[in-house]
Amino acid sequence: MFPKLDPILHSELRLAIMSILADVDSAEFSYIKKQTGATSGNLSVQIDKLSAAGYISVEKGFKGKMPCTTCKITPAGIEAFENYVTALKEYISAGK
Amino acid sequence: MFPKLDPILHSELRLAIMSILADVDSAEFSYIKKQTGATSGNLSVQIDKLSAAGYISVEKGFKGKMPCTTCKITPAGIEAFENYVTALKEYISAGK
DNA sequence: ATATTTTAGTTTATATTATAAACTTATTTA
DNA sequence: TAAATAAGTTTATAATATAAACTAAAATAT
Repeated sequence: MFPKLDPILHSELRLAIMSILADVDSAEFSYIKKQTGATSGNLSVQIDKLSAAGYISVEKGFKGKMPCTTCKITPAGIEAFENYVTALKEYISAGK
Repeated sequence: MFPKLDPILHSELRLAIMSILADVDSAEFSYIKKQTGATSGNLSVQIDKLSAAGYISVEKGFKGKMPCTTCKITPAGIEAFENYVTALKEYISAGK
């Protein structure tokens, strides 16, 4: 039987965000925006969802005088990401 | 940059259907239903979408006297599935 | 000095999607 | 022959993703 895929992670943009955050200590909103090519609005919404799920922590501060939002993956986020990858492999390991 | 994920395949149930069909010559509606645990309605809709995309072919016949729908992955479906898996790996290879 | 553009986002509206519930039609079985 | 099961389809609803519109402040140009 196919395992359930975490709906928070089974989303193109949220998965991209998590993928970025899994590789760095932390990343700024504008960096993630550039890397993913997402619009600000979409990114803002999806960051909120990941944050609400406890998968990332979000800190709103300033960089000089400009506002600057910094995101960081949490231990729960790392675990969820790993579980998602494991589950997904059940689906995509077919055909070979 | 993250590659675009084929929206037809980036769906839990449709991906499960494709995963099953990638491994067998063909499969009946009821077999897919049992393997995926999906409801008939949902399965019917998603099979239609995969069929409309040209990723599977659907044959409606009879098994004895009962109607029997048989699904088969197409070459285009195999290719799309492979491309999806390749694209997805860009996302999930992070964190290690 | 003030008008314009850019940065850094948030909120809201829309369009799409997934999903299940309700329905159809025929077939076994009691 | 009445009830239950099989094999789906259609339709309605709820959730989702996405972009458009908006806010507010800072940097830059006039």
